[in-house]
Amino acid sequence: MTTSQSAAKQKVSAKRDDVLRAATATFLEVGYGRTSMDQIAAKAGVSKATVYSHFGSKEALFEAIIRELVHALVQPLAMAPTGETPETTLTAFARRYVALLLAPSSLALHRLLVAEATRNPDLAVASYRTGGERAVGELADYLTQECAKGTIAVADPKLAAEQLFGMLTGHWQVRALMRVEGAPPREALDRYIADAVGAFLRAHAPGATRRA
Amino acid sequence: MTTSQSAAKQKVSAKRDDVLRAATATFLEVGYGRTSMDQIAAKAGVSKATVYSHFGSKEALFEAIIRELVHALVQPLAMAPTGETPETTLTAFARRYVALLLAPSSLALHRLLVAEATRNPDLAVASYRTGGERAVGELADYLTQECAKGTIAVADPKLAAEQLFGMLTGHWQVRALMRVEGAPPREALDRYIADAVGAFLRAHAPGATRRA
DNA sequence: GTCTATAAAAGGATAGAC
DNA sequence: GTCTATCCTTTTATAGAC
Repeated sequence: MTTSQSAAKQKVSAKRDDVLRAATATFLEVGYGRTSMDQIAAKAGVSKATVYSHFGSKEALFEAIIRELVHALVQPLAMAPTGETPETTLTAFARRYVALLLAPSSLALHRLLVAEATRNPDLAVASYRTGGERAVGELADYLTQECAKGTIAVADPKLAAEQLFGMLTGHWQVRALMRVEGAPPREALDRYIADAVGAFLRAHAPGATRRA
Repeated sequence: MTTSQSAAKQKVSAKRDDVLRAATATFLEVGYGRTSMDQIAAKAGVSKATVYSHFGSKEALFEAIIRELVHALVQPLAMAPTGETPETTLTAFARRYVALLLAPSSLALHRLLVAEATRNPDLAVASYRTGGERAVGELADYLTQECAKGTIAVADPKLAAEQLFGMLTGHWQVRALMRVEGAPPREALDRYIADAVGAFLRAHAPGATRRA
């Protein structure tokens, strides 16, 4: 690709990007049904026909945006395996996970996916595969490694990973999704996370008594 | 109230009930935005004007339905304090809780609340107060009692209750809300619940070593 | 590629007869 | 209380000029 072509493409994409930005913001803010193509066009500073020329329909525009958002959002969750203790590693991972999950943009995306899951199941499923499922897999892999080292005792790593995630979010996620309260103060969150990680490690300590 | 008045009221309420049933089914199935008053009227077998005569607006109809649904749904969660062991009591409670949460009607209601939380925050908050918050409170009260007896060791009952709820639902709820998969088979669910309750009891055993 | 103007349809809500 | 008929607004999508 020559420089002129690249420049041309950049220029061509200028209004397209404006549309994408405007549509993303509006969809996240008020949802699919309450977002009109007129609003998007006005916010982007273009005509409605331009919107339709770049994206064939409202649904196609929506799908493109969701896939991009999910992809971008799940990136920071990669698990960096260090030589630290499980408590240190899990706490660091938990903080990233919770911060990600409770971020306003994540919550808005989550609301959108849940709201449109009935109308567009494929999109919701694909989003969960590249989002939640991947996070569980990463944590499960780490638990398997530590289990082999003998630092923790986990019978079913995937199940244990889901349980830890569940404890970490607790009802914060539900409350946030339903707008019951805003983001919790950082110190409350840290205490919450420390409690969950602590409970998890006690439950899966190598020498823990089997009660089940 | 005399018999004739009661009969009259019943007769009067006949079409009103038809509207309520039709509206409830449609809202739960396709959401607020995609439900039209025409659909409701047609499904109920009445004219649109009749719908408006009983409920002043689409929004008022929606609110009445949601509040009724939440109220009815949270009823079975009352905690019956027995003389059983914590494991038995918690397992029984957990089964009721999970069955309730994963029921199709609950999931549809949850989707609706999350989807409309931005447009109607008050409704979502009120629903959480009489739903999730009450469940947490019941479990926390039970944990406090058992803690006094010395059967378990819990520093913060409300926090522990939320963590157990989180473990119980894990990612099942997310998957179900996003329609990633249907209801899990009963035996898988029972195993999932047993694991969560087991982990909880190990983490909060009276003599457990403090690691945090 | 981008705009203006418009088609075509659907939705919330109400007036007035019975 | 209930119905028919209608108003008015909004919305998706496109035709045609530049």
